[in-house]
Amino acid sequence: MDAAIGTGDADGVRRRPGVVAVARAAGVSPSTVSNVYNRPHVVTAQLRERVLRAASELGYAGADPAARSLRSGRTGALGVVLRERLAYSFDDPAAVCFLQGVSDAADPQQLALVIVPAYPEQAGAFSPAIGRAAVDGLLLYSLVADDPLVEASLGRRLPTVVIDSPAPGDLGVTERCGFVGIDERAAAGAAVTHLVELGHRRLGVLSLRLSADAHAGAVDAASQAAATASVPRGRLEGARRAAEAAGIGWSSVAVEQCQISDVESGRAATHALLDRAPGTTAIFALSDPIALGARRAAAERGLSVPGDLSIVGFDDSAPEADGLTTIHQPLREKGRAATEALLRMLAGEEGSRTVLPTRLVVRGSTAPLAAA
Amino acid sequence: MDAAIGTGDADGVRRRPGVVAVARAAGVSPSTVSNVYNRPHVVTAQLRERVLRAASELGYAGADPAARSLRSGRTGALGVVLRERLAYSFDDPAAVCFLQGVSDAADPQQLALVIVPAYPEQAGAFSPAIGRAAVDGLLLYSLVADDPLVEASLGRRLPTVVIDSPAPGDLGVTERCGFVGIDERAAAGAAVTHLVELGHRRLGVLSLRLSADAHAGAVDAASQAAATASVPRGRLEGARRAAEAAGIGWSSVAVEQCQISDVESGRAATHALLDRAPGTTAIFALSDPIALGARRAAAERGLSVPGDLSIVGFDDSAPEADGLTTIHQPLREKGRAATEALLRMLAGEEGSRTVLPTRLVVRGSTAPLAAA
DNA sequence: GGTGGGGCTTGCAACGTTGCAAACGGCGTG
DNA sequence: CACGCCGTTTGCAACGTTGCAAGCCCCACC
Repeated sequence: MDAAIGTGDADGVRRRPGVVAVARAAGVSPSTVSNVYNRPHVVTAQLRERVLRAASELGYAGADPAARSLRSGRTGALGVVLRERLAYSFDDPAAVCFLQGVSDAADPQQLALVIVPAYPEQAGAFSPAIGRAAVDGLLLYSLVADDPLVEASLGRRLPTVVIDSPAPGDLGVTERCGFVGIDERAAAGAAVTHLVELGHRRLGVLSLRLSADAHAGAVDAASQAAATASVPRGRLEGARRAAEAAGIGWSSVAVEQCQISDVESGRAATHALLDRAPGTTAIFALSDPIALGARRAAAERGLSVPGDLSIVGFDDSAPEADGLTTIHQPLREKGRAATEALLRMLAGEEGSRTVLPTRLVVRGSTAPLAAA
Repeated sequence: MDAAIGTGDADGVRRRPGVVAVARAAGVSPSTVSNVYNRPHVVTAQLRERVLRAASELGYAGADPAARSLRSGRTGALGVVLRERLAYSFDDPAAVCFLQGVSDAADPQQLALVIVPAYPEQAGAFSPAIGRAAVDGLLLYSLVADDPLVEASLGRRLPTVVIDSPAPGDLGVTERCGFVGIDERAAAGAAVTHLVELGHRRLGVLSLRLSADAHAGAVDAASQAAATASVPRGRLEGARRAAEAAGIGWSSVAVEQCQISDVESGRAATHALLDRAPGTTAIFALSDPIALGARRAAAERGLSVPGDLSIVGFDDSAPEADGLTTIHQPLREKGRAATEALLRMLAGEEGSRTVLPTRLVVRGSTAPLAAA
């Protein structure tokens, strides 16, 4: 009697068959089995069929992915690192849009997408999942420069493309990373200039988190200067320049920070901001969900939008029907561009830097300052 | 002089360091390095620190995922197989909702999610990506029973949970798969009964694809009987029973098939259906996007909804503001339940079967039949 | 002082695959 | 008839890690 079929165990435990078992069953060498799957043309049709028959009899469905990538050094997957919980990320329309763009570029290559979990609750703690993900390259989406995830990701020494943040030059981000983003300063400047041109002088800004450990509340000059999140930092700087160019002192502008980018967070921050600076007539929110929260808060206070309060959002991620004046940025294109840059790096090219265009989209949430 | 640091090559090519290189640098054995990372408590604090220092000097950031999973048999990732292009999947609110539920359950375990690409254009062709994905288990989302993807997925012999379709009992789906779904017949029955109770007698149905190779157009009894997609098959059957229970012959009900579940597809199908059966006063759409397309088509024909035409959707996936009467199903919960079932299978339990509840949600798109 | 035990560390082997170069055999040509 | 070439097949080794059992050393106890 022959040895047990399948890579038998001393215990007689039957494991899943491998190339060796198939080879034995087909009466060929393991190399030939490998060839049948990986270079079909180099094998005789007859032999190929014999091997495939043996494989299907044994229930062998192709090489084990782990063994294959150990040996070949390729996994056929791209990793996407999103700062928030996966569940939250799928809630964020901007993130979903970005992922669509990633898919646009990854699908044709038959590359899988690995969404790597990274709790915010675990900021500070070592994130093991990121080191365990079997991927050929990494897409880092809007991380904060001092986030330990950045170090953990970069430590993998994989081809990496950073989206939006940390900006090139931020600590830890090597020259070798690719980068895709927008001109945050210019975009924010356009938003504020729009408000100023409508006659507004008493501005408020609803910011995103300025650092990994930041919490909601008023933002002073010191914490603005210390911001490690390059996206809000750049936008605040652009807003400041535009305000000052219009003769509005930045110290007169109330800046409030939101913990995360969602409607509720924006609503709470708006109440805080308007309590603190009651005369505010225009608000620049650094994301659309936050802007929608601002609109809701305004309604709760009996303020009409845009009659009493003008609001500008950012991203243009909300469905158009929401009538929000906002800064449009090509989110899907961003995902596509980032993925294409990563694919080029996988092919051996250098990491590239891409800055995508933005534009102000005027809808119904802003209006000229009403004569007081 | 010592041998090259790092797993040197004869060519002097410096590769990424592995446990062996770190062990050599720290003057310990590879096993100890492995222990430092995998069982820190079993190693002396002093030795641990020495090893970690050597590791960081060499730029070693932990075990290679491929080698680790080859050796350990675990990948730390769950695969999600969606039939459509990734980009399209992220467009589908129901799919995104489902993925959120998956994340809810996968996040706490620090499991990554691998979204496996599977073009519809490649239906029929062997999908290599599915065999290459390094995952511990598979979630099959709404596949059609005769889809080659089902065979490719099941061939992996991994713990698998099927969502919605193929239903248990469909060809190829083994007893060992877990299953999570709803009672399609009852749900569809509730929708049709609602319309009938409003007095409607001339019904139309906008169906989803009945098989992998189906194309848009009128559906006759034969193709209904031959449907390999268990979701629309079950719903059509439920609709038929409810109609017949109300004394409406199923042959009088126009059934139109949509290629995919989106607004445009629903719009086109509605025009076709109303051209064919002009007297129709109520439409049951098997998904919300299709229902929204029906509403748009109605508007284009000058029909008021619900005045001239009542519409019921399915899923309750559209934002509530859309005012659609629909069948609610707990999509997010579905993702969560499926993932939890998969986790239990990974822990050695049997595959389970879960049927989640649905309910009719009456909003503004249905109304009593207007007196003619 | 000898022996037993416990806590650390290590050697070995195997996880399943594939690239490479060598071996093989058949056929056409000189 | 011999040689050489080409198309196929094969043997070998290594990819990097980790579980296991054995070995080591030191301390405590008798």
